Amino acid sequence: MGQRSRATTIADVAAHAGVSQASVSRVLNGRSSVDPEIVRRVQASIAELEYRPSPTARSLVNGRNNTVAMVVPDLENPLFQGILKGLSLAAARDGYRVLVADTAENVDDEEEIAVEARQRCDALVLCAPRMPEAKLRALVDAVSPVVVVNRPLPGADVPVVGVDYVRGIRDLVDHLHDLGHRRIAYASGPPTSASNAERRRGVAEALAAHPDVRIDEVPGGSRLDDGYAASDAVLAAHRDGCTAVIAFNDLVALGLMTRLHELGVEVPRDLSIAGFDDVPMAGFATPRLTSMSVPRGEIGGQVWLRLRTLIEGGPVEHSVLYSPRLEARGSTAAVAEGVA
Amino acid sequence: MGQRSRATTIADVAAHAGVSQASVSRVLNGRSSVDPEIVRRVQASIAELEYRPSPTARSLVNGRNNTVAMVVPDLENPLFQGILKGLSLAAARDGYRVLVADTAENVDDEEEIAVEARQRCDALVLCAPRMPEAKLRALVDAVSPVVVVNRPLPGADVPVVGVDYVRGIRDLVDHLHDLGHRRIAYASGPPTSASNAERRRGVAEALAAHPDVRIDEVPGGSRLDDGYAASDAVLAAHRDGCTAVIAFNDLVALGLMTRLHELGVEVPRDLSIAGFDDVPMAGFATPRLTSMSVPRGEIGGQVWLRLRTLIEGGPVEHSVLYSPRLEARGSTAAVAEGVA
DNA sequence: CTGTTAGCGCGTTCAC
DNA sequence: GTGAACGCGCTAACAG
Repeated sequence: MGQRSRATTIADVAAHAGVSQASVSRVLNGRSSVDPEIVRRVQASIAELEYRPSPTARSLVNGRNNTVAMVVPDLENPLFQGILKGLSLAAARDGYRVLVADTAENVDDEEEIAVEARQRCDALVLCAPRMPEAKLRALVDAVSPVVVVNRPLPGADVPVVGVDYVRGIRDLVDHLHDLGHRRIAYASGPPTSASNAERRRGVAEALAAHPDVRIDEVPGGSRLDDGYAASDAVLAAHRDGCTAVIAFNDLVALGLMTRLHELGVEVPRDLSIAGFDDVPMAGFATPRLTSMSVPRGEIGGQVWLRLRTLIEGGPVEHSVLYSPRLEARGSTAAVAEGVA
Repeated sequence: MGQRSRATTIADVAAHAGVSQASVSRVLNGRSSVDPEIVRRVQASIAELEYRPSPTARSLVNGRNNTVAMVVPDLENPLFQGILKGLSLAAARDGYRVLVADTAENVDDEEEIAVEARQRCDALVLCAPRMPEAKLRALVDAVSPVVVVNRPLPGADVPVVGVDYVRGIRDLVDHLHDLGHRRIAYASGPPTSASNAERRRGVAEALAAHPDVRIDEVPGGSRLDDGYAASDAVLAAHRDGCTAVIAFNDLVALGLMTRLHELGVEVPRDLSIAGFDDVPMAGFATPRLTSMSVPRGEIGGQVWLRLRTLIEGGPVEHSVLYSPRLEARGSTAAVAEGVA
């Protein structure tokens, strides 16, 4: 690594400056006090030789990489992108870089990838929404220090940074209820997804809070085409009396809206639609998509804070759950008179 | 790195198996032939002690990280995401991981970030669409081995993997011309963006090829809100006779379509709109957005191929330019009778 | 085929 | 305040 052929080393600098390697190392790290004259000479030599210390050698002796790894199921998911970006920027301010490991949705490889990635880095960020909980708990112990993103892990000795999907769904149902909706369809996410389970809990709690509401679950998915394909099931629910749809996320909602438009179903007149995540496109859909906003970048920042503490040997800091914020837009509207 | 307290080292394994470190190293790397009995003992010890070799120590002695860095201006850009994903998956198959460095659109920091990232890795991928060309040429020499993404660098000793924006725009103009459009507006991208310059060259060539066509440039941008905000300029061009718009990319096109819809301008009846990149959402817009498709994942794969060759000491392989493919959809249509 | 030795480049004790 | 020497964990020479 470093330069192409024989990289200049600390020994070269020492020789050039007529001092010992130790002194060079000292001025490099600002350790203890060094004679100003030596400092000057060393710095001059460093500049002249264009010396750059080897991060690898430093890593070996320091036992630290200044690198953290982030394991994600799919780098193209807008949610993970935002978190990665937030993490990357926050870590950079402390001289850390982020290694990405995309598991390509392959749950079976996740564990091995995580362990391998952790091996190369000082800490790990785990986004593994579909990993069985027991497996995740075991893994988390094996790869410490680690921070888990976006799924609850009660009792585990790990900071979790995530989104309060339960509350988000409840707030969304409240919103629809206020608009007069009493029959709602939930276009669910991937069956094994932890955040889908959380959303379903939200649905259950909402039902308990609103005895006059009924919520039917229809198969959804997590991507645009899943939403597009869910139109049949959604329309069946609509014929059955549903006046609003909550989609697993914005992509599903957007795909669904596209298909509904093609079929001549007008949103929100015939059917209200709401998504989740508030991706950039949500505010630009036609009609603008009502969604629950999630602070992706800030989640990444909070992940870094906890990671840094752990790396420095600090305590396992508190987990944190962000409450999604309702972004009420044009895709949800009051139920037509006489239908409610 | 490695385990939490004192990681078990190769020496522990050697002692446990009653052999020398060299032998352990040999079975670990499958080097030369080792007595089957020793192999068995060593493997048993490795398993029992749960030994994992230190990547850092290996890096130091091998002079290799098995890591490459990718520098991007904005991790949230769908184009770079797709490339990153393709690169990450391809590299993983060869045991390499990718380090990301987001420059947050800060052109002034790009050089330093690139050098620092390169220092930690075996090679570099550079996405720097706004860096002045002279600076980029100098940088490219300093961080070799390196592959440049998505901007031409004629004569430089670097593989470039990119998109033929010139041809893409020409094909797009051909498409619009076939539909009868003679007055077209180009909603341009960031002024300093290299790919915007390429697109403008495409516009110029298209004009030369179609003397009967006129193309006006209006300020666009690169994001959804830029497109939304460009509606005034676009409408002015429309009043002036333009019947079609080519946007810098799909985000601009989508943002523009949103605003036009709000203003009651019907696409494509009143105005045809085309984008570039064919992001996933393009096929789900209303109307579906005509776009030039770009193989993001494959670009990442090609980047890796060239990177790997370079890392292994191979020659600078040929650059490659992908021709975008026209995805003609509903947002572009024939000019109304009598208007052409 | 195996063990011993010598570094990779750097930080850090120790004496001076 | 400074330098010599050792070690981080591993691989690659070289002997045996």
